[in-house]
Amino acid sequence: MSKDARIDARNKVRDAAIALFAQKGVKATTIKDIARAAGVSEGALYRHWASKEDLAAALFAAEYTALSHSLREAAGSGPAPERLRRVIVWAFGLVEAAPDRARFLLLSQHDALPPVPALMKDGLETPVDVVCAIVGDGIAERSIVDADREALAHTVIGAIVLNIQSHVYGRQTAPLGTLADTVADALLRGLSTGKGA
Amino acid sequence: MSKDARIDARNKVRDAAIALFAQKGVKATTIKDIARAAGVSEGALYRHWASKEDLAAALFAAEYTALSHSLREAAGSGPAPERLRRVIVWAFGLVEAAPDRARFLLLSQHDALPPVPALMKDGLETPVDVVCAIVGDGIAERSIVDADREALAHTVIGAIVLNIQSHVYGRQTAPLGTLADTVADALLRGLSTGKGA
DNA sequence: CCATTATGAGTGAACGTTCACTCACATCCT
DNA sequence: AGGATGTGAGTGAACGTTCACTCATAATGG
Repeated sequence: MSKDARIDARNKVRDAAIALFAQKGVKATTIKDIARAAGVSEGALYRHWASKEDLAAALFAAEYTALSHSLREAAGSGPAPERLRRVIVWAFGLVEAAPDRARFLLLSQHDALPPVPALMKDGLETPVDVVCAIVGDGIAERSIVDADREALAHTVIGAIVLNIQSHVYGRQTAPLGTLADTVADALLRGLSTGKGA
Repeated sequence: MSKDARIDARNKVRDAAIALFAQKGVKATTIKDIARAAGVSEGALYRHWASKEDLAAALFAAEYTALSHSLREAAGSGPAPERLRRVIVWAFGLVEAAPDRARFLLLSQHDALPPVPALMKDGLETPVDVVCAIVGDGIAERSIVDADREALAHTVIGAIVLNIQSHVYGRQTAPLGTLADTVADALLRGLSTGKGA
């Protein structure tokens, strides 16, 4: 077995677990399911993670922080409203580009209770923080209305999340690109002052 | 066996189950937990519900449709933007008035996947439908901007849900009343045309 | 008005299944 | 050689569900 094969085993478990967690949730996914889908034995999982919960938490933390970085990059620079629009469009794009990851992040927040506070303790940045920061910048530069920035950030994120959920669950059938623009238009009309930065 | 135990068993189970489901989720709550909290035996549950899943689905369906009716009532009549504001304020109020119910509805959507499509099959009205209808009215009467009404409705609901979640999970510490106004202001500024009905 | 019978909610120990996790052993890499 | 990694049957605990039984109350009959 080559070094690469071993590395692949870890990644195969990760990919399989994310896909299964995304489809059935953490609780409903068994170690056997994961091992089977990854093509490794059950015992092998425990060489790399202490428990199923540990695996789920590690995957969630990794995806969550990766999402934060991606959002930050996607936002780019410029006036806050423009950055927010890019964040919204990018988030909708993620659903098409990596549906398993999007679904995993969407579903696991309720399964994986401990990690999110834990992440914040470790000083790691969450997607909420990223949007909060942009909103905060916008308020400072007077391009976003002056209001509780957490509330505005959650309004933006909630709108994104629920529209994506309704798409994933099949209620909303409009193409994601159109959805992103509709949602971004409505939100930015509500948040922008109309003044530039 | 007391007379009270017999008469109240169903309701005591309902109350206990909602509280436990709200705190730990459906999967993590055991029949023993529920029976214990309700002060009845485990077997008694099966006199009234076929399974734990059935109990959860029945409770969710009941709460979900009750929420729909309450929202419809809270909306009242008048121009769509005013009705939406009342819906938003009422939803935030629910968290203070009945935190267990609010939390149960928030958490169980991901545990109780089958019932929601099932509800829609049965032609029952969901909270999403209520908001969709108001948005649709608003578009017709030109008080709401002309866009995909499902998208706008999900934007409103998502904003409500995520702000409530962040409050329940302790990230958002601003008082709920203030939050409701902030969120309603931002959303309605984005959705309204400014024209009356 | 009482004795008898029927009803069905309530009980909880027992059952069978499921599942996360372990461990003795095999295999691979350096 | 020896540490790291992989294997998968085995283990014990937890869980949902069942079922033979109890008993308060209601219905029936004389």
